[in-house]
Amino acid sequence: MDSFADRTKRRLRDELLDAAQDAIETGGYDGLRMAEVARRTGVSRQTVYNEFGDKWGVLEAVAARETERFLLDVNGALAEQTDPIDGLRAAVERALTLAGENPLVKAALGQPGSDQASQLLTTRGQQVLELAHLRLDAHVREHWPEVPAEDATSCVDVALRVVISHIVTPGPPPAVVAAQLARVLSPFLAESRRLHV
Amino acid sequence: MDSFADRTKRRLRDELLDAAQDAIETGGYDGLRMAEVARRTGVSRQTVYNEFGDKWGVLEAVAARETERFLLDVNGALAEQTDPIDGLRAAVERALTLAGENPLVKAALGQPGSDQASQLLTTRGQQVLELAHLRLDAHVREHWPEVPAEDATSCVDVALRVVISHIVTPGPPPAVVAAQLARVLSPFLAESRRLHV
DNA sequence: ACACGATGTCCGAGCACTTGACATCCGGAG
DNA sequence: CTCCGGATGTCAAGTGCTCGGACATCGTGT
Repeated sequence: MDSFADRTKRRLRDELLDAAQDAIETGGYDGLRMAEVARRTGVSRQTVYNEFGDKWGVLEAVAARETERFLLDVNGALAEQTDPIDGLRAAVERALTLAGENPLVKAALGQPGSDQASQLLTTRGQQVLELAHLRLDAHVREHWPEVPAEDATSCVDVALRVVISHIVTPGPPPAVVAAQLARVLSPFLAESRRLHV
Repeated sequence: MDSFADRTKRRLRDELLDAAQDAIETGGYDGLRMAEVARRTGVSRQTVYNEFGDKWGVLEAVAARETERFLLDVNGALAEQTDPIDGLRAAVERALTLAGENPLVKAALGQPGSDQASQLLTTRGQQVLELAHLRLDAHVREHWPEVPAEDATSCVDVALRVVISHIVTPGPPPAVVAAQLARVLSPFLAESRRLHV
């Protein structure tokens, strides 16, 4: 089930991602060197290719892992509130605040040599978006029993895309955006709940 | 130098030793099952044999690792004192106290199915003894510059064997034994220092 | 035009772990 | 007493992953 080999495999992947993430945060996507990731982990260059396919695969994997961690935190904020609207606002605010501080996000959007990396959240953003949607949706369906599943999904859908947009193209402070989004979606959720038996 | 493979190898050995030590502390040497160690670590039985040769090899390896840890602590106590005699007494007391609390020692000496394991500290005690001697001697030569190396070695030699004897066959409380031993060896060290230019 | 560094691919060798079978020994049950 | 189950220890073949080196390709700066 969970053999030593399995654990070793996971650890290898994780250490490779650590090295890669560190490199990206330091020098952007262009500053990421496959050979450097291999060297830092104490492994051959070929092994990195075996694990991730190519350089873009490395970036995706780093992004996926960071997204998971990110969502753990956001879902935590969401869970602290009982009312869906409050949860929504809290989650949005937390997400935007975290994103603003996140070194990887900063490197992907700000760094000079990261034109490609920024596509992770824009033109090539399906992966991150789907992952986020998956986690949020599951969490919301579980914590909002009074909201019909389909409507909850719609709500997550809209909010998620707005939040990502604000990450890519920052606007007002997190709290303001969160309040605005909560007010806009509030009627929808209220009606949804009212019609729900 | 420190490749991922190296770290993995060390980790494997360490996890095997964890499993083995746990088994020994629970059921004594007889209760230690090679197949169980393998299963718990998530590895094939053969791998355990590759690593340690045979069951006795496992026991020796467990003992060696525990001895190293043990001596780190004892050497720490020894280093806290500036005067050799004080250091000697502190180290002896610490060693006897630790041994009295140590689950592995208790299992090796007390457990019903551990007649063989007890030999680690008696008839087959060379390994542990040499290891302990090595560590203590190096530490003492470094911290007792005013004592001739040869005399320091003799002192360690005697004290070590007395301590092990007291572990195997407990007598008075640690503090008493420590004081006694310090008093007995004190004149030797004093004279040694006096003759030393 | 050319050298350089980086990505990506291919392949042969090596190494460690796995798997299964086997011999042996011992203690308990029938 | 005999037999069986469980444990240790050994062996050989199979397998997967990594390594190391060679190679083609491409973009950059000299």
